[in-house]
This record gives sequence, C-alpha cells and structure tokens, in this order.
Amino acid sequence: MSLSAPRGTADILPKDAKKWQYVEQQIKSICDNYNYQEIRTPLFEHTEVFQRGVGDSTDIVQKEMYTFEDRGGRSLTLRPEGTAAVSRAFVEHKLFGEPNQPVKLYYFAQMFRYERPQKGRMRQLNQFGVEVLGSASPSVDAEVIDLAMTVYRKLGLSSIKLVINSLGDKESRTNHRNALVEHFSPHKHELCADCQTRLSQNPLRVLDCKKDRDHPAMKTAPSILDYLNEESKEYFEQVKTNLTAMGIQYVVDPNLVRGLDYYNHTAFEIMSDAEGFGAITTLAGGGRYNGLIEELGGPNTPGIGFGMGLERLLMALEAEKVEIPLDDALDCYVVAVGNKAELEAVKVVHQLRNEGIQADKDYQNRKMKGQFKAADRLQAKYVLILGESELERQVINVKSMGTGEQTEVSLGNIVEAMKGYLQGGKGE
RNA sequence: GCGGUCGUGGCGAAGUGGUUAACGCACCGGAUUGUGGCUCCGGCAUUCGUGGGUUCGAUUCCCACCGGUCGCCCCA
Repeated sequence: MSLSAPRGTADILPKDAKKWQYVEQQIKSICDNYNYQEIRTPLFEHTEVFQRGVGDSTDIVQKEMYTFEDRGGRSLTLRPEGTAAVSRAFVEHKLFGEPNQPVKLYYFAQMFRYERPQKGRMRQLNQFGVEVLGSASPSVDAEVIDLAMTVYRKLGLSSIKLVINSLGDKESRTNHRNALVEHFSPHKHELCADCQTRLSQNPLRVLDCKKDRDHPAMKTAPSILDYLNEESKEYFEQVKTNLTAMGIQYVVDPNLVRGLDYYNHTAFEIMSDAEGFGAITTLAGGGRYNGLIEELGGPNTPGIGFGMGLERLLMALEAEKVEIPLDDALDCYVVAVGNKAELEAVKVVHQLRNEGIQADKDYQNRKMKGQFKAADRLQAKYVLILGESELERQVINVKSMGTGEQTEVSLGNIVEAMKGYLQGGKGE
C-alpha cells in the first residue's frame, strides 16, 4: 500500500456521493421553504475567532483544533465548527444593518477536529448548520429546532429524540454557577481529575461528566432550572409552548450542557435511538448565543443556531434502513462496430447529449457482445446499434433493453426519436 | 490521549515455519464471425500493512511502528 487518505478522513466515492447529493438537495429545499439563505465562509480563520468565539476552556479549543502558522507568521485554524465563523462574517460585513432582520442563514461545510476516529466521528466531518442572527424571539428558537426536526422527518427517520434545556441568561447562570461551586467544593477531591479543573473553570460541565455521574453529590446538585430568573423562565416556557404548538415532542434534561462557552438560554440536542447506531447518538446540537456577536466586536445581537452532522445523518438513515431513491439507469448506450461506425457513434452521442439526453458509449474497442454487457451493467434503457449495414442505409437500430424490442430509425431523426421514446418511459 | 480487535489479489474470504498461497464474486476472452441478463471453458503473478528480530528458512513466531475498526473522554 502506498498512499492513503489521512487518518480520520474519508473519500466519498461515486456510489455514496449520490446519497449525499440527495440528502443535500432535500435539505436545501427545506431551507428554501423556511426562507433561509446560504452562506459560505472560508475553510480556515484566524485562530482567535475560535478562541474568543468558542471559548478557551472548551475541549474543542484546548485539544481539538488544527492550528498552523502560515508563511506570514499568522496563526490560522481549520474551522472546528460553524457558528463562530458565521458570526465573524456577520460582523465583518455588517449584516446587522441588512433591512431584513433577523438574518436567517444556513451552510454546508467541512469541519476539522483532531480526535481519535471512531464510528460517527471523523477528523474531517461534514455539517449542515443554521444560524439566525438578530432576533431574541422564542419563536425563532422553536423555528430553528423545527427546521432540524423537519430535516430528519422528511428524510424518513423516526427513531429521533429531541432533548432541550435552558441555561438561562447571564444573571441566572452566575447564580447557578456560584451554587454549583458551593455544592461541589466540599467533594472536590472525590471527583475525577477533569471535574476538579472544571469546577473552577466551567462548573456547569461537571454536571455533564459521565465518570462522576453516580456520585451522590450529582443527584443533589442544584439544577439550572431552579436558578432561572423570571425572565429566563418565561423565555423557556415560551419556547416550549411554541414547540408544542407545532406538535414537536421534546424531553427536558436539566443536565444537558453544551460543550461550547457561548451558549445561553435554549440548548438542545437531537439524538438517534436506532438499533446498531453505535455509541455516539448525537445527530445535531445547538442553542442560543446572545453574547457572541458582541464578543466578536459587533453590536449586541442575539443569535441561535445548530450544527448537524451529515455523516451521522447518513448513518442514521442506514441504521433505520431508509431507502434513498437513486436513479442509476442510463438513458442511451450507443453500440458501434467498426471504425466508421465508431466515428458515427461519437457524433450520435454528442448530438444526444446536446439535446439533454443522457448517453454513453464504449471506449475500449470491445466487441458487440462486450458492449452489450457494458450497456446492461449500466442499466441502459436503450441501446442504439450502429454497424456497417446500418451505416450503409443511414439508419440506427434502437433496442429497448426492457422489452427486447428493436426498431429502426433513420440517423437524421435519432435525437427526436429518442426524446419520444424516453418521454414515453418505454425503456423499463 | 487511553484500551480492545484486525491488516492476504479490485472486493469477500481460506491457509501453512519450507517447492505452484485455496475458493467465491467481479473483470477480460472464448464457445455463439453483429446483440445483454443463463450455462460451460479459459485467463486474471500479490512487497501475504511497514520496519526490525528469532530461524538453515517466515505470509505464518516475537517486537515496534503505521493504518482500519470498535469503545473510553468529549462532541457533529
């Protein structure tokens, strides 16, 4: 073996690329229905965008970034997530001044995280994501969640679970944070090493720990929901009311803590329950980030969004055995025997293609039998046969591979004739 | 970063310390001098992951490394 793709990366070969195209196209059409606009941002950013945007204490920034120096000595980072980058663009291009507010955006983008690969976890991964900037309405939270759920539903997934929580506003978070520190400090030495540092850096994430989840102090830990002030509580209620209004089922999990620093108020995750899905169950995650735009140098602007793993979406479709409609059949395959016929075939194929008819031919100088085999393999609907006798009479034989019927058509009429045949759908 | 497991032809998959490394699928050719999906026949040379070591000899034994895969942490 000589060269292989770098660890944690994968080639998407034609067979799978068709599925990706289908999924992407379905999602785009949903985004269009919801009136979201596409945005494309660079593959890499100044490292600072993520340090400030995502937060220095997060796992992503601390140990998962692909950071490098360019020839000018700038520190750049392959984007590990979408929100910080989109927010940077929002600020840089002053989209807060756009007449239509909020600004509703979506993206398809590769993300990069330096991690040990595993089922559903790659170093280069594809995400679909959505960001809505400029509205603090709870109906936007619900809309964004609805959009994500709609993607899964429309694609045919059913074993899907929505988990939501509220992290509250600044005041609520500070109060809760203090309560957590007070609660866990007496037990600090009983917690795992990670949690000991979390306790001082980001005590919220102690709740998230799987090692310490059976510690008695966990069960009695102060819940964020008890520390929400009136405003935050009311906000969360309205989000839930909106979800219910749309018939979206959810579970509230007070321990749902997103790993990124910028979140406040609504946080959510969508998971798969499907059998054989693997150890990782999160399909998408997101939340509100009302302070981020300001953090990146823009005006105080509320925002909310999510990231959806496309590899995981494809995995879920597979786990639930959802059939993806693929049209593999080829319209026409031109079989030619002899040099003159071969040249005529080049012409015919060219003409058909120019008129929007899918056509292919042999390139290997195969015998007629071999060409028919190839046509069969390509699931050709029609085979157009050109040999010496046809050439002499300026005709071409059109054989339907479905019925085996063969008709003679004059060479000059072949394009029109094929249009007719294909519209009639007689090839199957 | 830690742990389990695996690494043989395009793919799937046997196998042994020692002359020709099974088989299946796929592919190519022929039987059928211009017609596919069936059948039969034939072809199809790969550093047996890489590098060391043990041995008269290693694809088979040992070590390291690399990679895949699954899990832990965490997330998409």
